[in-house]
Amino acid sequence: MSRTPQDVTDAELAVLQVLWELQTATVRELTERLYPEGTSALNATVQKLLERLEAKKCVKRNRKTWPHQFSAAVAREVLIARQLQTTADKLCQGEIHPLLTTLVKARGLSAKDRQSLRGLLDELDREKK
Amino acid sequence: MSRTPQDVTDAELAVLQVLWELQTATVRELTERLYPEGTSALNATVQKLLERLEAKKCVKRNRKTWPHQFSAAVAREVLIARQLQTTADKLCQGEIHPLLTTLVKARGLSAKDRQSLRGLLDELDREKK
DNA sequence: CAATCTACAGACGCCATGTCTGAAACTCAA
DNA sequence: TTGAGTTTCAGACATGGCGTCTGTAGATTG
Repeated sequence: MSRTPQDVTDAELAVLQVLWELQTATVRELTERLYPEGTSALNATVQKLLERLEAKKCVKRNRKTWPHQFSAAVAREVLIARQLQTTADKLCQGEIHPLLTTLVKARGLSAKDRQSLRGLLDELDREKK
Repeated sequence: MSRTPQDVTDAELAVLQVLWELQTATVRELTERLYPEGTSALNATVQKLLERLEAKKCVKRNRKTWPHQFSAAVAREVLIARQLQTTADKLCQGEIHPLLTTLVKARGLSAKDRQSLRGLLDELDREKK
């Protein structure tokens, strides 16, 4: 039973969060944002995280500019979907229906939430007939 | 940015899956199920996993019997809910609505699924008025 | 008691992941 | 053009999570 590496790790996710917010940024900007009190060695840390994110196709790098400009290559929604699928695979043999049931039953779903959900369902009904 | 330990690890989850199926089992039974070709050293492995699961309150142990009988102390649904919350915390600041939206939009939701979801929503409406 | 099984404490080793070092490459002002 | 100050990049290092294993004490049965 070997360990399965994570899709996007915590530190990597932190980088992505900033990129989602700023659209585009340099290593320096990211470092200052992520480690306000940090030493300059952390620049290399962020660089490494970006390098790994790029390899995972989660970040785009513009090498034409100096310094390089980085931006997210995956939307938050994509990561959410991926994460949900992972959960479904581990706990429900890939079925997503149990996840839905669990979420709907959980507290914290307002009347408005329920209404908007119904709207989504209606839309699907129309699409797929 | 230190790594965050997992709630239930892969190997631990494998043990739980068997317990959910068998209701109750001994270390030996679990080992034979999980590692059909394994050496006897794996008994200790499973024992250790059970020990950790017990510490996490995910498994109950009956020490009155010999050998001890183990059973799951958390339902699959609880782990699902916990996992979903973790995802929400990491990617949506704790909001679960975005998860729902993502799931509903994902493919693989049959007409029957949509119907049963509506049923759940209706039920909630009635409860909370 | 002998033989066999189980329980349990502790340790080991791999590797994911966050961090750091050092050197090469680039930019720009003087 | 040269030198100071960046940035880039390859690689190494360190910590710790996690799966596995060893060795010993305790229980059970015949």
